[in-house]
Amino acid sequence: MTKNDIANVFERIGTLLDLKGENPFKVRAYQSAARLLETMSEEEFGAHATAADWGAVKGVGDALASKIEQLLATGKLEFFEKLRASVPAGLVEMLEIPGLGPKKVRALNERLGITDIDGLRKACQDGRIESLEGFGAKTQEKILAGIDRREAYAKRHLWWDAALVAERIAAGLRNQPGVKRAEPAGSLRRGLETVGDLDFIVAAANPEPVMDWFSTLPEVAEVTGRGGTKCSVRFDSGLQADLRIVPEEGFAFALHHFTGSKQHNILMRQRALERGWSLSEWGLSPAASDSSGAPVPRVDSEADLFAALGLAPIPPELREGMDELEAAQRGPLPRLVELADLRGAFHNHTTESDGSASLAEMAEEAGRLGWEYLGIADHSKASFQAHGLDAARLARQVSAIRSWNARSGRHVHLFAGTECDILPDGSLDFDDEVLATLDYVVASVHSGFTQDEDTMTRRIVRALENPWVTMLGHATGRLLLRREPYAVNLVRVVDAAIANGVIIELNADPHRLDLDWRHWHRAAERGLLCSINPDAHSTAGLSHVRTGVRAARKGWLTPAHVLNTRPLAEVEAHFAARRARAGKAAARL
DNA sequence: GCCGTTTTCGGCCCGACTGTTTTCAGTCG
Repeated sequence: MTKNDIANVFERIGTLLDLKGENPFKVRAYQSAARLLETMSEEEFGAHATAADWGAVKGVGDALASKIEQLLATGKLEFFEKLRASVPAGLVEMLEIPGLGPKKVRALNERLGITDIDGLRKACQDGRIESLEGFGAKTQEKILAGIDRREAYAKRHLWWDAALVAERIAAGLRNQPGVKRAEPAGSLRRGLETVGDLDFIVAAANPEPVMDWFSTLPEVAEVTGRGGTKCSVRFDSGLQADLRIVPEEGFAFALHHFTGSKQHNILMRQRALERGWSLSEWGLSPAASDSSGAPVPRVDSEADLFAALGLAPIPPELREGMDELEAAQRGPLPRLVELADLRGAFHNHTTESDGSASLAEMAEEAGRLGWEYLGIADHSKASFQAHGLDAARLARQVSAIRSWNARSGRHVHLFAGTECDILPDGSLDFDDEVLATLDYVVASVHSGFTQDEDTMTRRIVRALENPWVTMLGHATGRLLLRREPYAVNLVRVVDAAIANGVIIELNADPHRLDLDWRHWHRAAERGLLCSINPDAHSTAGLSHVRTGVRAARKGWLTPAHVLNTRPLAEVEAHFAARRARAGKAAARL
């Protein structure tokens, strides 16, 4: 049972309790605990082996602590097993249909005996839903449509894909007459790796024309809701988008509220209540229960709102409802890394392996991005599917890179590297003598994904112990929305990386974002150095660092934590020091 | 189920919109 397995059990318990009509606050306790575990690093989690260790953790009380202990010890939880057996499995799936929540699903089950989606579809077709009290013809119609488009509706979208759509629409909104401000909010603004739907907050005095423009965008397949201040649509892609229009003076509140996360908002509101104010998306007002008459402060920006609650400004990426409020109460938060801090990137491919741009094209694109340097790390020979280089081809590429750097008038310095396969036994695809001819080495797993956790962990740790290895590529091999990570003990991997002075990359391919942001805060505090690597296979791919920076910010990383924020001379010194150490280690053998 | 510079019991964040209802429950974020 891993941390995430336990989070998953709690999440499912919450859903099942909800379906049974349990106390909603109990439901929330399970769901918040699931969020808490998901965001907790493996190291922190590991420090809470027994129920007693959870005493100081807010959100996990005695009952949940003993359930965690039981799950860790036995891999099972009797409470969960019994609960699961008491609710038909198909009911959980029915919750995915828009407009169906726990109460309605329960009513369908109790009054019509429906236990799954197939039964629900038949009941709709027979007209049995519309005659049910509390339901009607429209609900029946919506359910049927929801079943048919369930997959598209339930799908999440990569941050990168969603951002491209959102930026285009936000720009369009800003061009509408009467619009003072327009910003995307939601999980997109928080920089989450995948996005369920888009939220747009607009400041305008007259909502109607803005909603008219929004609801008639060419990609809108369906307008799913429209009121006085809010309009919801679904695009052809299945992506849903909400537009909310507020008066200009309330913009900061609405932007903050709809940026979330839900848990962050709950904590902010509790904090407001402690000061005698009620906080909503519309503003601050005296709380009903407050008799102190504390004046409500003026708020024009999110920074003002945080200040009113005694907090330093919290960047959107950190608003996950974890410990950001405590940190912002203690003082200013660290200055997180920004796109403009990057001076180059490592782990990039060319046409020599599976990239689509030549060495020169990649270098020129790096120059256009304003970078000082670019690292080339094409695949090694074991990745034959990617046309990996053997030692001879690599040697030719190295000499091409050296002569590029020797020519005058070049603004971008190229580093010669490789993305060297970590073979199934943990050895590397190139001999040390070959690796010694390079500036740096990215070591990555590209095969044998099905190894068990211990084998995979020992394999990667062995690679990290090779002194020629500069950094570890995509630490878990996950492909968001496509492939689960391979089984690996990240605590041991991070420990080994720190112990051996190896960097772990934050692979900025929008499908990867690996190592996950949830691990970085703790790992960086313990001394792990990061490199934000685009893993570019084209000139356009270099710009993926943008999503990598988002993820790095979610992991509380500052420029000091990221190698490729350093000037060329410092990067050269870092690589040279690594090589010198490796050379000495080789001489001792 | 969690939590406590008012509380170990009694609270627990807040509002828009929809569809079904004649005043509101459920869903959603």
